[in-house]
Amino acid sequence: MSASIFKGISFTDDEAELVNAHLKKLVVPKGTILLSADQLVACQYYVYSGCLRTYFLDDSGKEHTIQFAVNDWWISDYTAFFSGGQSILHIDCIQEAEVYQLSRESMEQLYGEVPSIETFFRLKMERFFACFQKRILSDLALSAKDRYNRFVQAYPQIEQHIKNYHLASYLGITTESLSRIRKEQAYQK
Amino acid sequence: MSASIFKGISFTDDEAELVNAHLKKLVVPKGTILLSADQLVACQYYVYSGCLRTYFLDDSGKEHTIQFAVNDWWISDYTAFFSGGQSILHIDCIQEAEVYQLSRESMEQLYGEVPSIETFFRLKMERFFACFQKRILSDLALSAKDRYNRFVQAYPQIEQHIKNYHLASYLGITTESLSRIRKEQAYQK
DNA sequence: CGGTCTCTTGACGGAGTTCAAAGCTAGTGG
DNA sequence: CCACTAGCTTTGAACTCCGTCAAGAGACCG
Repeated sequence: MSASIFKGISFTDDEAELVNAHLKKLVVPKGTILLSADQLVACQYYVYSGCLRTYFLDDSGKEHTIQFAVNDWWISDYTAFFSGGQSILHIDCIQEAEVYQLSRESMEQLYGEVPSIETFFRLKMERFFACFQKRILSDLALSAKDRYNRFVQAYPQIEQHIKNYHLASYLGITTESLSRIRKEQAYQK
Repeated sequence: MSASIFKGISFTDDEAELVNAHLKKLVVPKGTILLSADQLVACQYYVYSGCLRTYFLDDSGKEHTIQFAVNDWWISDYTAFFSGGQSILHIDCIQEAEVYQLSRESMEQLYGEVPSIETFFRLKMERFFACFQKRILSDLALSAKDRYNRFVQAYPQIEQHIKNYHLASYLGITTESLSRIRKEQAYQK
């Protein structure tokens, strides 16, 4: 498994075995909550199939989606995962998923045993960082309609997996507004 | 200098010297553009005094501020800095500043020579990442008024340095709206 | 002083929200 | 295989927050 998860790294046989020993495969049914707020975050997850998401639940009970993860993405409440503090995000399963779990502890250990793993995750985080920045810019600079169009263009494979209200909570609008945007876009084709 | 920039790391004398050799001190006058869009990003900057910011210039000519940096912050167009691609952000100087420049090249070299530096930057980036996430949540979950209040509470030392129109472009509102929010807040005290 | 940059104020308009109701769709059990 | 229900999406009408445009008032600097 390690070979396909850590694409781009070439392991020796020994290294591959070390890595595999730390990965735990989970089959996650739709609707499962993998993490709730106010917990310690021990793991991150590699998504092989299906779809997970992280969201924030605000004081008024509204959900705000931070990230979707489909095939070949990693997901966790990274802010808490890194700091060792309590989670503020929830992780739930939107579509039955096959994931591989990797604990913080295992990571630290692997950093020592297989140095290329540390580089792999540094690069992952750098790309993740870029995604976040792009999103902040979208939120600041674009209208709801433009944010929607950009999303479906950038992530068609995610749109297939999710409900409209999930997408609305990601775009920062109501389901009603999203519905109207979609209607309008349909006419323009 | 390296001792105060890399607080928390204890260097040997040799290491400190290696690090200092890579840092270049700059005194930056107010109004200077340290980086424009569509360039290669060779450096990041440690701010010792004064104030810099990064912003995005959208198609309609509007500025969207991504980050302010005052004493003890680092700043760059990190998305481009990491990927090696072209910058999309501008960096300008809001208040005459004393900064220390560190090039990508120097960093790579230091990673080899002084291993604790790599850990230092990994932690820096993890904290940076958390800031970005907090901001996405603010934008999604809070009204303009609440975002303003949260900002002045979280970063009073930044508010001192910047104009209202800088803050407005960070909060994602117009200067007029910010003016009205401030007026309203004044009554409530 | 005079000019430019910055902030404030007012009137109006528009994008998106809220609330309520109706129309779909998909999954479940008889 | 159909019927029912619960979950999801659409639609409409009223409302709200914030943006736009325009004008005026301060503040700062040569």
